[in-house]
Amino acid sequence: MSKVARSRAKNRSVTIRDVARRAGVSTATVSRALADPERVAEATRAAVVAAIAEVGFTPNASARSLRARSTKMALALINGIGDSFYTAILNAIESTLFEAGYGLVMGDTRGTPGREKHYDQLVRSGQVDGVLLFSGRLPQEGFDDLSRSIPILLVCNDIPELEDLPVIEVANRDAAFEMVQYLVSLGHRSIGYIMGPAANVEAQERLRGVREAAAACGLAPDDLTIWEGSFSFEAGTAAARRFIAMPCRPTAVFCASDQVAIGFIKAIRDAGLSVPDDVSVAGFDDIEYANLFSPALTTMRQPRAELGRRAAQHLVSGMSGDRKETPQRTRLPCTLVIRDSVRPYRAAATRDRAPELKATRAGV
Amino acid sequence: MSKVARSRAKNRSVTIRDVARRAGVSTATVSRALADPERVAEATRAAVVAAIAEVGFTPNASARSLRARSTKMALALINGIGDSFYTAILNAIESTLFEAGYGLVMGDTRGTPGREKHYDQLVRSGQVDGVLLFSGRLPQEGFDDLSRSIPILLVCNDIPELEDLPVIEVANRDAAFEMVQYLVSLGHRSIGYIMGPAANVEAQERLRGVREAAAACGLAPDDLTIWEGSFSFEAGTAAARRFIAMPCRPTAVFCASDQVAIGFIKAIRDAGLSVPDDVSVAGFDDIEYANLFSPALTTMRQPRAELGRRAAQHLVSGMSGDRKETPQRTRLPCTLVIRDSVRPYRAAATRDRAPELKATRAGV
DNA sequence: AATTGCGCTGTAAACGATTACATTGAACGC
DNA sequence: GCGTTCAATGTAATCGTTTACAGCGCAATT
Repeated sequence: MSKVARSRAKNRSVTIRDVARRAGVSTATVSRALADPERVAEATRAAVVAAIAEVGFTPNASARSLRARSTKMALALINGIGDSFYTAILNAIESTLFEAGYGLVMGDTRGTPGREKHYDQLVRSGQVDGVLLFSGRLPQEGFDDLSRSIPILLVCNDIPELEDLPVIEVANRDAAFEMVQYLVSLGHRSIGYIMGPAANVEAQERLRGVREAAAACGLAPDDLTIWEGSFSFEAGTAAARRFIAMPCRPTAVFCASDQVAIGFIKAIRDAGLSVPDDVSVAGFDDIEYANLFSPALTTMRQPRAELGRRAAQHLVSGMSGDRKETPQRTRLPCTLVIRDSVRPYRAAATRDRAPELKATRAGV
Repeated sequence: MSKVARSRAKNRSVTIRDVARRAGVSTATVSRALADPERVAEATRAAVVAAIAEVGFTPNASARSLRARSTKMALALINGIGDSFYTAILNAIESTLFEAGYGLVMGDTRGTPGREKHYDQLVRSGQVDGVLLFSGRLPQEGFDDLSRSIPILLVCNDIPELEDLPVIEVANRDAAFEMVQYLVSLGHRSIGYIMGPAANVEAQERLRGVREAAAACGLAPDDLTIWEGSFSFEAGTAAARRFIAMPCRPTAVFCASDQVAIGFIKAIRDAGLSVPDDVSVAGFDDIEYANLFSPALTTMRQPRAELGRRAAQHLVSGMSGDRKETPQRTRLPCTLVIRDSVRPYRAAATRDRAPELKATRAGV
């Protein structure tokens, strides 16, 4: 206890100067012994490492950053950290950044200008070497200058105003196209689509995919029912209410996210309908629980780990000075994951006579 | 384009000196005008802010940190960022830290010594002002000195070797006690418990609660079946296999986490049994999907947002120099969330003929 | 009129590392 | 024996801020 108090009083940290004194060399030599050991005699190098161990020295990061003009940190800016969709991406990002010697700072704008301004200052103050913009944004003002002085990358976050920024995302149009194609291939010809927020570019791209697939498969415009919403559970329940009220309901509903799909299915079920017996439901994302849900969700898997890995790699190459303009836009393909929430249209028709019919698909 | 190239070449940043020159004052005055405007004449203050706006100045964080010996950053160290259990906690932490003017650095040890060492260096280098140790650990060596020089807080992570560190966690014993008491109150007298990793102190505490509740409710030691495992989905499926093989099965199973419960239920169901008809299952945590799962999970809710908020508050008060020793151990209460996966024993008894089997068991 | 006090500001020394430049001494070639 | 070279090291400037200390007017006090 007295030991604690004593240590607390002494606040001076052990610096490179202490090491130098201890090893009987100059600070420059100590620094060199650490930075590139080749440039220093073996004997002195040994003396330096011994001295470091003896005095317990760790180079001060602020001093180093100040001199080197680099903090070896990257910022991931999100609007809503709480959304577990991002965890797998962030996981891969941390991993890749770590490998490259970078740390990860997390920020959440929560869509408020105050917070956006704050994080803007954070990066302008040089506290990070690069930025990954997820759903988070930065203030418009002076953004161009900022993005010229530090690498900024959009991840799953296609902001139209920021045309000239590199983007890493998923092939949204193609993914939606494929899903609709799949549904049609199972015999569904009346399809509902719960799109995300209308303002969201990714949602727009998916909608485009849905429309193009419908056209390509020979569906009439009336065969497609579009509900606007968001990516949330509630958007699913809201759409379900409208779905139930329809006189002629679609036989399959494609949702903009797994959350939406789960909300939709829950509400459908509460109304006494069954999935997939009465209606097939497909999701998007393949979140952690898509497979655990009942019925296990048929969905479009976003390669989240790969997304994170690629984003981090791209950012790292930017931060380490590789200013060669790598491809401005990377679109990773999604993969269709077939589980139990979607069923061929004909099977649905025979539902009443075959109650014991069990899904032939098993989850993982 | 040429503009881009030009900007890139010019690397010198705008400093406080530029502002000083522009405003016709000294750097000290500029600094004061920002730090506490009271100490500077109104006219000069105005001139300074004007100059700042004109030259576009943001104070350099590294220089400031170097001088102030504080980075205004905190590290959250986790073993497995990918686990979505933490997202709600981290969400609250980011929020609280932000309010107090601190940023959040995320680290993942992944249980490897190399990474632990790395993050140890990170905090020793002064890159952060405080540390929240979740499941992540730091190397034993020199830890005492470290924890004396910088606030470190354990969150939901009771490490026995680190007795004198402040801890914020959940009242694990009480929560487990309450759950078992609840199950018994519904008539269950043969209860299974899938505990977490045996080495985990939190799991041990919960086990203690289970045992004490069983004793308090007058259950015999044989009425309790304990399976060791982890907090994962797989631990649930593994336990389910053993459960199914039992001649006289418990009528209720309490799981160390919702993940475990979901795994258990899935496996139980695949074997043709039903929850809660054949067996009641309770979880722990109340993760995001506990309510979406079918059947909706009866579980013990960990107050994750509150946990994060309190942890961050405690850490902030430590980082801002409040060295008054606040309570070393904070235990927040959990709340029982009753949903559909647990059912009274008697209700199960009316189901069909199977209960007779259990009735004899209960008669023991 | 001299002294004191005070509000405002400038000068310069930190903070702790990196690194350009200078210096030393030994080896080597002639 | 003397310049040349080169490896190894030291000296000191630098990164951009904060802040202790000091100075300078000007008003108020004696």
